[in-house]
Order: sequence, then C-alpha cells, then structure tokens
Amino acid sequence: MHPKEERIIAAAIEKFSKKGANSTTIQEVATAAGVGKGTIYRYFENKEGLISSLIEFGIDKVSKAIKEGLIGLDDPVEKLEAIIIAKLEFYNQHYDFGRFLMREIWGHKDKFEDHIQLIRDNHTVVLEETIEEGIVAGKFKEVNVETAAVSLMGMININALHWMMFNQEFPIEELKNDIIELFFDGVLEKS
Amino acid sequence: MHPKEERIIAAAIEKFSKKGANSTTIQEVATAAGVGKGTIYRYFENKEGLISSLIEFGIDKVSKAIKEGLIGLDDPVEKLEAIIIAKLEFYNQHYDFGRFLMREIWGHKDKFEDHIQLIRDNHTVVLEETIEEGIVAGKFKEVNVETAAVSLMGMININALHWMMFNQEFPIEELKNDIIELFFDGVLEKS
Amino acid sequence: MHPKEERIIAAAIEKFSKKGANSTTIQEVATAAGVGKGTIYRYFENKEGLISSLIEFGIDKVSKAIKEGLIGLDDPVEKLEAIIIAKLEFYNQHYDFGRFLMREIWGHKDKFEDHIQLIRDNHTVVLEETIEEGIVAGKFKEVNVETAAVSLMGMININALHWMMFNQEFPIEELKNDIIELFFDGVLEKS
Amino acid sequence: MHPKEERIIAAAIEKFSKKGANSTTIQEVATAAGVGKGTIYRYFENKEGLISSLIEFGIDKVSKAIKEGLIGLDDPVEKLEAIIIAKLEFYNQHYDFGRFLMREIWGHKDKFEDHIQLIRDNHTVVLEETIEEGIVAGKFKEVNVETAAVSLMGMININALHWMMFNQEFPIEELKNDIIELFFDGVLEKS
DNA sequence: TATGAATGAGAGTTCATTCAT
DNA sequence: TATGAATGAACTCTCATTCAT
Repeated sequence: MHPKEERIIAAAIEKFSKKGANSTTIQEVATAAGVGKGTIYRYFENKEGLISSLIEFGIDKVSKAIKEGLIGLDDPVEKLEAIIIAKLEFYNQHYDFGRFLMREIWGHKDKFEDHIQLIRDNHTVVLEETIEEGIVAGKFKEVNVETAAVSLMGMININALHWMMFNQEFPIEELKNDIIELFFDGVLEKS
Repeated sequence: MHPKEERIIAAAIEKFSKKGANSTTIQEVATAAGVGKGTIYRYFENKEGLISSLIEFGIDKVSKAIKEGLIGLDDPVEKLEAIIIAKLEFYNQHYDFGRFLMREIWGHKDKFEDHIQLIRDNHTVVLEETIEEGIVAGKFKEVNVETAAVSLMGMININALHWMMFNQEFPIEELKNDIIELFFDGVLEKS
Repeated sequence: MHPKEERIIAAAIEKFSKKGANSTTIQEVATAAGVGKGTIYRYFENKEGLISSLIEFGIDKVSKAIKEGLIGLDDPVEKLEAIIIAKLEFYNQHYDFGRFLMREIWGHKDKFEDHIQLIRDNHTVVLEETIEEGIVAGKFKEVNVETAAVSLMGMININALHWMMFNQEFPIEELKNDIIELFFDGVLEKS
Repeated sequence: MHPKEERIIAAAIEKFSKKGANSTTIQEVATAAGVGKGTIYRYFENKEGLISSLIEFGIDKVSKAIKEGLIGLDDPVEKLEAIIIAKLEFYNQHYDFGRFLMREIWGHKDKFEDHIQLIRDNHTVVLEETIEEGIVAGKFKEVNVETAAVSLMGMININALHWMMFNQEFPIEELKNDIIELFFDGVLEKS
C-alpha cells in the first residue's frame, strides 16, 4: 500500500470515527492526512469507496488479530477464548472505529451484501470451525454450529459495545470469563 | 398523537428504512406522507429530530411487544422465551426498520447517549430483572446479571440480523429453541 | 412563462453571450437574474438544460420576427426580402446572442439534432415554401428548392456575422439589396 | 514540426472533434497521442493554446486544399468551381473537425478576432480576388465584391453542414453545380 | 394551520496546471 | 526532454430550512 494511501486511511478512520462519515468532509480528511483534496480521488474512487475501504480495512484488522491470537493453539476451548480476547481487545483499543464499523456496515445498500459476506468469511467462519472441532472432539454438544457461532459473536460484540457505553473501565479478563462461562455452561443451575 | 404526525412517522420509517435516512430527502418523506414539506417542520424540529423520533418510536415498539409477550407469565424461563420470541418476530416483520435502527442508533453523537440509555431502560433492564428473578428463585446460577442480559440481547439481535442476511426463511421457533438451549445450557458436553 | 423564468433567461442570455456559456457560472446567472442559485434549478434541469432553453428561445425569437415580417405579403420576392431583413435585423440587434447561438448550436451532441431540426422547421422551411411559391408562380427558375433555401440562409447568416466582425456599421438596407440582387440574378454578366 | 507535436495535434483533433474541446480532458488527448500529460505543455502553452493551434491548423488545411485546387487554373469561373469543390470535399471528409471549427471559432473571445482575420486572409480573400478578376475580365457584373465573396462562402459552408445533418449521401458534384448555378445566375426566371 | 417556492451554504468532484524526478 | 503524481481552485448541484401566502 502506497504511503499516501495509508495516511489517507488513517486520517479517514480518525475523522470518520469521531464525527461519522457523513458529517466529515473530504477536505477534512485531506487536511488531516496532509494531502490535497484531489489526491484522495487518486487512491479512492469517491467518498463511498473510501468508506468501503475503511470497512474492509477494519474487518481485515480484526481478522488478523484473531488469527494471531490463534497461533499455536489447538484446544477448541482455548481457541474460543483467544478469539474472544482478540475481539474484546480490538473494541477496547478502537472504540470509535468500532462504532464507525457498526454504523457504516449497515448503511451502504449495494456494498452491504459484500461486507456482510466479508464478515462471514473472515469472522464467523473461524468461530464455526472451532465449534465444529469441539463437537468432533466430543467436547461440545451437537449444537447448531451456525447459530452457536453467530450467538457467540453477538455476545462478544454487544457486550463490548455495552461496556464501552456505560462504563469507564473495560475489564477484558473478567468480561471474557463471564462470556466463556455463559457460552460454555449456560445460566441454568444444574440440580 | 396528531394523525398527520402519525402519517409522517409511518412515511419516514418506510423511506428511511429503504434508502437510509441520509439518502432520503424531507421532500420524499413529505410526499409519501401526503403532506407539505413545511408541515414536517411543524411536528419535528428538523430532520435530525425526525430521525430521533423514529428511533425512539422503534425502541418503544419493541418494548411494547416484549411487554405484551410477558403478560400472564411468571416463570423466568418462560419469560425469557417470550422476550426472545417477541424480538425475533419484530425483526422478522420489520427487517428494513431493524436495519435502520442498527444504523442510526450509532450515528448521532449527541442523541446517542440518550438512545443507548433508552434501550437500556426499555430492553436490557427487562432481561436483567428476569434473570435476577431466576437467580433468586434458584433456577439460574449466580452469573453476572448485566453481562448475561447483554449477552442474551446480543445473541438475539445478531442471530436475527444474520438470518435475515443469509437465508430466505426465518425459522423463529427453531432459532428460539437453539438460542434458549445455548443460553440455558451452554455448549459444553457434560460428562 | 413564469416571471422568474423570464428573468433567468434574460440574465443567461446576457451573461452567456458575453463570456460564453462555458465560462459563465450558474452563480453569475443567478446574481444577474436577482434570484438564488437554487431557483435556477427549479426552472431548468441543469446548466445544459438552461443552454438548450436559450437556444430554443433564440430560434423561436427569429421565427417570430420572420413571421411578423411576412404579414400581409403575397409576392414571393417581397417575402424573401422581408425574411432577409428580419434576420439581418435580429443579428444587428442581438450580436452577442447571435454569436452565442452560432457557438452553442454546434456544441451539444445529444440535443444537437433536435436544435438543427428546430432550425429547419422554423427557418429553412419558410424559405423553401416561399421559393416554391415563386417557382409555381413562374417567377423563379426550377432550382433545387432545398439548396436554394439553405444557400440563402447561408448568405444571410454569414454576411451578417461577417459585417459584425469587420465593420462598425451594419447597413441593413444596402446589404439586403446586395444579397437580393445576388440571389435573384447571380454574378454573371448577361451578354 | 516535432513528431510529438504532430501526434498531439492529431490526437486533439480526433478527441476534440468527437466530444467537444470542453468535454475533452488534456489527459485524454495525452493518452490518445501516446505522450505524457506534461508533454503537451511543452508544445502548447495551455489548453486554450492547443485549441487555438487546432483552429489555425484547420484554417490552414482548407487554405492549402483551395490553393491546390487552383493550380493551373486561370478562368475565374473555373477557379470558383475549384474552390467550391475543395471546401465541400474538406467538409465531406472532416465532418467532425468541421463542426469543431464552427463551434470553437466563435468561442474564444480574445483569440476570436485573430481567427476571424485568419479566415478572412486565407479564405475570403481568395474568393474576393477571383471575383474581382471576373469583374475585370468582364465576365461578372460589378457586384459588391466583399458581399459576393462572403455570400458564396456562406452558401458553401451552410450547404455543406446542412447536407451533413439531414442526409446520408453528400453529392458533391451535384451540390457544386447547384451552388454554381445559383451564384452565377440567381433564381429569377429571365423572361 | 399548511404549503411549497425560494434560498444559499456547503459538499463532492473534476481537471488544468505544475514540478520533482 | 518527458513524465504523471499531486494539487486546489472552481464548478455544478443538492437539499434542509424558512417564511410569505
């Protein structure tokens, strides 16, 4: 990636996340990136394209964090833990960007399907595979893998966002443990 | 609520949901509502205010559906089931509006906190109370109530959205059962 | 025609004729017309549409001048004289507008055919009919009517433009007589 | 002329004629010419200058065609015929370029006078001289030479353009004969 | 109370031109 | 000499908002 493209992406993340893509002008991004307005149009087709690129960039970033977290792990339980931590940490470190992603992913009618697919391919599938492994290994029940994966994703995402709204601190370790416990054991008291 | 206000709200939901609030002009809403452009400004301060009203309207709608579903129920387990069904049905019937809510809630910096608070007060709290009841009744484990409630909300929402993306059918009953099973029992195989 | 539309047309003729449509901004036209920029877009689809309207307006204006000049005339020779005078006078009074027309008619690919057709229907056909009448009356030779009409039009237009370039005065009467003589008698010395 | 300059001129004629100078970017011309954008600015001061050069190039081309057609001719009548044919053939072969010339000549305020003068010096004057010769030789009547020359030019140009608009075929020979007949003899039936 | 014509700030986008390489 | 990445002035067009009717 061209260094100027990188600077534009960084500046756009910074600005779009703070004020929303909609309320941010191309000029603001350009200024923040230290380039001319026209330069942005050399690297991105238009504003829409810039937004799309950011979304893809974000999805990719999370993907990579997840993959890194998984290195050297074999046990499905440990792997799920690693994924949860990776995602919580991402949201913890990139609160505004996370909010930007939440907002924009739902907003671009035509690219929408592409992005959802990208999330599926990059985020959901890892969870599905890991859960599948657990089932095969006899560690997990024979649950509906897809629903389980999506559910876990929902637990992680919404918890992360929720904590970021209502609390100053973001106790990753504790939150992870609670989610793990819930996802693994459920809420029912076993008699 | 004045009948004209109602027509404006209905028209705005219809239009904003289809194309996004941003890409919809006040004129379009006015035309769809069968009123003059100026009339909208009689009932709503400005476009932002209209969007806010829609969000509040949506949150309220879900709230009411939940409350209705809870009528006559006492058992925490049954109550959670009822909530899950109420929310799944809402998303099933109002796909576009759901997407609109997902998008716009994250987008309005100043009103943002208000809306999140509203969701908390109207949606999360019911879950928390119900889970709390279950714990008190000795049916649920002593989990972190807040995390459990938010997790369940995440499971429901993201599953609903996920199904709407990737599938034609939306098997509410089955999905509800899977979520219930997961939330109550977890994925771990009990030896 | 709405009075505001008229003011915009007048202002656009004024501005476009002076500087060329291309070098004139919509803002300039708006200011000259004493209306807001947006108002222009209420009456004309876009700048292109405004230019087209002006062209049509111009063609129509000449048409009307010709028709007025023909009132009460029967003799083909007199009618041709009247047409020549009407056109020369139009160019004499609207030099800049004439130049604008000359320029813009050739310039708008898609509307081009429409405008040429309009000129044909409004300007050329009158000449053709009159020449035809003269032939039928036995006053004119059996020339190719179309070529004769177009030729006369060329003589008038280019002479008018030529005089406007290189001379201060525009001796309509004399020019008309010269054109009439040429068109009626040709240049050859009859032995 | 440097070969690169020639390629730029050829490319510019090609592009400007098709889409209009205004709607053609320097980049398009550069690409079509197979040179870099900057190179154009080595040979032409700016876009305006390039357009001017093309106009001059076009006027010159017609001039040369006329001069070639006149080689070996002495009789004024034959000479006029040759000029008519040369111009008709030019328009026939370079329809788009002809349209470009018609359009751009009227459009550049400052250079405008220069170009008109150039046309006068290169095109009109030949006609004037030839007509003058004819008068001196007693073959033509003592018409106003300037008006006669300009008239003939108008007849040729507008007929050429007219035919190109409304007909597929362009019968040069026939058109030439009609114009010659008109210009020499006029339309009046001699008793 | 209801309207929609009028407005103009403001945004995205283009592209002629420059200049470091 | 030739290039094309970078620039930013300038343009068209949109649309939320106002206000006279």
